[in-house]
Amino acid sequence: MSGQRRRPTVKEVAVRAGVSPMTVSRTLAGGVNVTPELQQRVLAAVAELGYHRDENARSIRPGQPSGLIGVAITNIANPYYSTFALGVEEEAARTGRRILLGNTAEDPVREAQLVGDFLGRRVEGLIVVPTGVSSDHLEHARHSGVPVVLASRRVAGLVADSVVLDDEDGALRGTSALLEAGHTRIAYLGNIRRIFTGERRYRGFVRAHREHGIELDPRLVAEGQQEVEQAARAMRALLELDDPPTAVFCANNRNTIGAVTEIGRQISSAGRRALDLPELMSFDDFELSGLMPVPVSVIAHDPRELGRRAAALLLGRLEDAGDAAPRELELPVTLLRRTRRATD
Amino acid sequence: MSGQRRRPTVKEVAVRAGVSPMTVSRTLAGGVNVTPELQQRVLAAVAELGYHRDENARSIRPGQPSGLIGVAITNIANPYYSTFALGVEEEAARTGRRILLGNTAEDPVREAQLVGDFLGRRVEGLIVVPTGVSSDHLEHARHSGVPVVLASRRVAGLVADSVVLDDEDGALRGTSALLEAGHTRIAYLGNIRRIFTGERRYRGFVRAHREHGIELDPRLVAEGQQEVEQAARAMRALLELDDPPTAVFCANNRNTIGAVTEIGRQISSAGRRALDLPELMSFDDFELSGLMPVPVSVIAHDPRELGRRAAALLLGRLEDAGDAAPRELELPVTLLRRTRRATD
DNA sequence: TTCCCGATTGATAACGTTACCAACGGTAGG
DNA sequence: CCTACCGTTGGTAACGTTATCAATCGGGAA
Repeated sequence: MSGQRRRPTVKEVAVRAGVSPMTVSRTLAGGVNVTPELQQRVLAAVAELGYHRDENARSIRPGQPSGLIGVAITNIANPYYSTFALGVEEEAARTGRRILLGNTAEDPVREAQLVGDFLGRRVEGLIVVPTGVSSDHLEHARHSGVPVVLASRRVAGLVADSVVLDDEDGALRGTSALLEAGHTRIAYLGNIRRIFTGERRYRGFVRAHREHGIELDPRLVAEGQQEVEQAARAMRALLELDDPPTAVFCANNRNTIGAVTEIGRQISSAGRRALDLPELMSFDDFELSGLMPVPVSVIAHDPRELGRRAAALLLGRLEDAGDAAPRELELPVTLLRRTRRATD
Repeated sequence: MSGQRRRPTVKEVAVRAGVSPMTVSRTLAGGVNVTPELQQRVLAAVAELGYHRDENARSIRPGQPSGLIGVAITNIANPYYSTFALGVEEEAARTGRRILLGNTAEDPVREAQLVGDFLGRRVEGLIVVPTGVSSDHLEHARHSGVPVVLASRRVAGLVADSVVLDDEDGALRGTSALLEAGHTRIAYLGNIRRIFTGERRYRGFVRAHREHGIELDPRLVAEGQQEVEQAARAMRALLELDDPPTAVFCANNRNTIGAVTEIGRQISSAGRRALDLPELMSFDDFELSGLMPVPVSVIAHDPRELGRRAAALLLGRLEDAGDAAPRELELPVTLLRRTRRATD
């Protein structure tokens, strides 16, 4: 009973409007050199039949862009990356392009598959948060004329535009602020070191210690937590040390949320007082960060802007068709310091 | 110097491998009835040239699906929807399909444009969180043989598969829990009523009052807040009433975050005590909801599962090619009650 | 009036792919 | 030894679109 009707084609629209397919095509392309009257007839036929130009068929003609941007992200559900995706989508939509979205789940193999698939769909460009150290698939994309923009992380040896945060500076300033407030035992919760941001943020953390002449206790460094629950467990281990940290540097929002979660458990289940628990320094802001039981300072930035910038870099490449040198943007971060109130 | 080289085609691969294009095509399609030796030659040529089958060209042949699912969401940056999108992506990826993602920003016009564009790209199906009351564009999609699955919200008069939450039941149980705890002045912070979920959740809120014989003060009802800051302002207005509410029902996570934000401000800036501020009931769970300065009970559910279910419904349609009656799923919600601790 | 030019319209071919059918070669059964 | 059949391979055409070129028409200038 319902439709299941085949989609109409230019030909059918042409018949309905009593013109040739070319006139339909021209009308839909803007209507240059087409009599207004014919244009009207065509548009009427289009409306009656519910015709939609087949963009896929269109894109196989030489010189016709597909209007697609491939976006490969490590974790869409992470608010940081979803906000990033929003920024990309906004910019892409402004030029009438759509985004093909894929989740890599931090898996380099999946990433390579995704990129391959995206190339098969003739994306005009790629925006990737790279997960691995290998860049063969990205190199290959670039090599076949598809520009690549790296976001949030770079890949060693790959020549490509990129937008990242000033990770080391943020970590340096955040850690320094803690050290200058008198903390001498600061723990570190972060990503695996082989991840770009993990490496850079850890470097800032270490450098702050060195510059302040404070020795870093290796037992206070916990790396490799990707998920909230892992981070919470790492936090508990830290709190159970004989000489626990008085502050914790969390290198990304997953680790921060995990740390705060554990702090909440300590307060509600173990009956500990917030005053006795370490304060936090979080790389990545998050909603309600100002309302936590212990002070959570944040190294804030704007993931939406990061997405917009990445898209802008890519769109720039598409217009200039440029062989220009790769542009490497490094966006600044803002330190927002929160301390215990006097009444605590 | 770099590539910018045209992408290789089947023909070029065929020449390189010394076979016909058909043999290449067959090999890539699984290799039935192709000598292993030739397959090897073809695969070698594919690898050498970095060939990727053009999925767009492929999809114009009759009967060839595009492998694309169109997803239109109201706000990607909202954790609820981004987690939903993750669920959809996971399911789609399991069948080798990709998702085209568009943000509608609660704008029915943008939604219609998006759907039109998606149809033009020959998506196999659509998953939409509808923003408006009009369903012409969706009706049209369905009519041209593209199945539509509505998620989170339904559209009156549109025959389509859908997955929504048990909004009224959740709101009813949440509000009832507050009423049974002795609250008589419960405020409501929510969406515009014309939005599906807004209507249903408000109905549950009202019904709970009626069932408990408690009269509802219209001055305690604030609707239409879409963004966190708007919700915070509405919350402040409520707190400034002569007879402020002792509890607030927040109909979605944006309103909850706004309410909590304002509560935080009252505590830190206005010097008020948490004890004197209303407790909250939040439709939608959110990270760290257990650590707020006032108790935040939540009506929890699983947006990822919602996404998976929506995708599963769609994929089902694609396989059965079914004219079966529309399936309307309503996922249950879980009430997680939090109250003030004795020591407060 | 004639001629030329520009505007308008349509026919043809090509984009990259694969379904379909024809052709080929080898093998097993008579 | 011949025939039928199967497995393998390639040629052709078509999918929906638009660039290109040819054709037609009308109007203005000489």
